[in-house]
Amino acid sequence: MAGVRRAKAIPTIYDVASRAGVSIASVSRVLNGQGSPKAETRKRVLRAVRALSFVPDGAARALSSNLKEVVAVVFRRGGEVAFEDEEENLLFMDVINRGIEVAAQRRGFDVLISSVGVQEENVVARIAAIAGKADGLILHDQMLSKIEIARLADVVPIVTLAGNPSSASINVRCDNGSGMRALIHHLVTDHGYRNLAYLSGGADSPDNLARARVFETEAVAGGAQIQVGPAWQGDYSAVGGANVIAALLNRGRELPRAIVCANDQAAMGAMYALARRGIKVPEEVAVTGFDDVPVARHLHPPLTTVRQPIKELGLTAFEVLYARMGTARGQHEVVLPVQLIIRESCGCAHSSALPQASASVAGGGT
Amino acid sequence: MAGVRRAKAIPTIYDVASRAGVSIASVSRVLNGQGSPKAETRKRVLRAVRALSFVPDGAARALSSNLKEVVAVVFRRGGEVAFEDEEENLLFMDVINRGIEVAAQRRGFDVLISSVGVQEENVVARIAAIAGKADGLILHDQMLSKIEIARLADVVPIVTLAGNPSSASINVRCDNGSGMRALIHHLVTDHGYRNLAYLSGGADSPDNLARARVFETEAVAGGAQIQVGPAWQGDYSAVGGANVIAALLNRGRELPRAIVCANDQAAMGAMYALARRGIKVPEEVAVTGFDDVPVARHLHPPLTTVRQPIKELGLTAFEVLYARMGTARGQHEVVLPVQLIIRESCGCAHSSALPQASASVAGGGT
DNA sequence: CCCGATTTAGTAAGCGCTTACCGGTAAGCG
DNA sequence: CGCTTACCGGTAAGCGCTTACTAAATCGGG
Repeated sequence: MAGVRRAKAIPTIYDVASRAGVSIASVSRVLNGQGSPKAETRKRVLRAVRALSFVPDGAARALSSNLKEVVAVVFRRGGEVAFEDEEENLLFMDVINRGIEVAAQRRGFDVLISSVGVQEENVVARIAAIAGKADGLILHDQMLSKIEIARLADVVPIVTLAGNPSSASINVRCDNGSGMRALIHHLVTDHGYRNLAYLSGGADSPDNLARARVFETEAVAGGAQIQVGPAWQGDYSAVGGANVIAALLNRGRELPRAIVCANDQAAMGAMYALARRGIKVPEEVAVTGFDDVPVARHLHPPLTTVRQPIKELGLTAFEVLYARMGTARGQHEVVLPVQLIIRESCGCAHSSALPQASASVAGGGT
Repeated sequence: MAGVRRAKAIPTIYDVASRAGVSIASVSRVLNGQGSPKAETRKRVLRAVRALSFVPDGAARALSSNLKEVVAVVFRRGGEVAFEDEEENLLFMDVINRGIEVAAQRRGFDVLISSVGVQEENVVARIAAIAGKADGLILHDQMLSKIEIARLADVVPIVTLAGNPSSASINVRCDNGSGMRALIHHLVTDHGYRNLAYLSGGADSPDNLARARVFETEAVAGGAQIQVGPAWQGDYSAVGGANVIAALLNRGRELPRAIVCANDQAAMGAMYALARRGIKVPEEVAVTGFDDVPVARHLHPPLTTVRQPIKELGLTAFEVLYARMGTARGQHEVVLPVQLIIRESCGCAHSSALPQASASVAGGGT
């Protein structure tokens, strides 16, 4: 914690008031459009404000009015970034953040961005500090346990993205189930692949769990063989995906006909690892993603994936949070529809999209 | 009690103090590591803090300690986004922001992000409001006049990115001159192109002006013909670049042998427009960029450009601002070195980089 | 054992703003 | 022309925290 101070005295509302020859209350009223100041008063105040370049202090306003007009967004930063596609492109999170920003803007809020290092020591304290600077908190990734979230939720309303719904917070996610169902159906029924694997994402991610579960059910129901288990455990990153494939290949394991990846980044990594060994996608092994991040269509081959309405996710997260800031509570989970995007990595020759959507809102309110 | 539910009272430092049986001063001291509280006191305070899930209010802290630990970053949003490469990739600004975020983190600051709509009505008021919420301000683009900056600078220290240095603020930019010089040298001397045009960027951009000036001087000095003027006026965007080329072509104008674009985005647009007309780059017309945004290398052909240390720009912006928050003043301009990146859009067959750097710090003290 | 030197802890004064409350003045009305 | 009704504007009480300043407690040394 560094100590930083400004030297030059910056004008306060008192300076404005005395220069305009009115009281601080009048200044405040003019500036905030409260009450009905006389034209004369108004004019004098505004003149003084301009003369002094007065800018009201946000902290004082916030303290006094109990509203900071700030939402904080916290996400996990860093880790190894070995793939330039991953480093250089707008990823899932970036797009979500952009959505949040847009929505916040509309409500006159600003967004306080804060990333937390992968293995930073005091995550909870860090996040608490950030929470103290905002009116609401949007959490990416699983950085806080359910209990920690509940504790923090006593202080600020919390929205989690692709997390677990809880009575203390609201979770915003997409419809993993129907997306995965459509994808497997395409792979098994349309392409006739009989042997699939699920390259898993972060082990603690609810999205990953949901996708894995549906993958299994649907593939088996379709009469396909599946490969799952520790050997297929990735972590949502390109490196993770590449490592899984490389390890499998090194151990001489035979690959399935299609690899269903937990997200697009993992798919990028998998395709990279496959390419390195000279294995052709999709001729020898089909690969699919999930998310439809912007680069997905530019991969070679273009990635078949399940599109999440990413920006919407951000917009929704903010709106839900905003609503929560006003009223006591509402639903605890918001689910956005997804769409299967068929490109070439699944074995199809040309791009096309099979519409496949579904929407629902779940959770109980009191 | 029916009707509107009041928000649950969140615990304050008083609650913690009374639960721990100490004074608020002690609580504050324990929490901030000031003074030397007895182990017993410390323990009781921490216990109470945990029991109540106490999180100190950022606004109150900020007001009291005169430090918000927040820097605001303001940039221009929106406009037409007709090119997906532009929409989907991390652009110049995004990378800078990431740099700012990283640097801020290191100093325990958070970043308040705020975009301003292209033709939003009350830009100055908006920015002032944001300034009130932060300890310092980083401004992208030219959104404020010199006078407006000077006024705001009385309230918070300001750093502009690629703006104009002024006595009230600090400007951080890259070394346009040497970058452009190296680029023109490559085009004229190495490739022997005798006819060049400069596809200009935003007319009010100091970077653009500097690049244009050096382009002219160097090209002429190298004995090449140049095309400049209103017909070549772009606006740093891909659409702008594409429009310039399209308009020229529509009027049947003959294109120069090489088009030097003000930045990579304009180059993207130019190459797109050229490709639409079946004009081959670089065989018929060479195209170069400036910035070296991440996608630059993935364009077809890979873009020859001048690399700015983009992330560094962000890091530097924050560090300079941070320094300014402490001390009264220092230099008014910081210039970072650039590097010519030769890929294929200039006519070279393979990628390679000619090291070409320079660094300097200009501006007056006191 | 008592007194001054050290710690440790409490009291209270703001930080700059919003707003409830109230007094004064002007306008409305009988 | 006196009194009620509006209407403005001023006074002052916080918002939750940090931090001088001061009081109490602890510890040594003579």
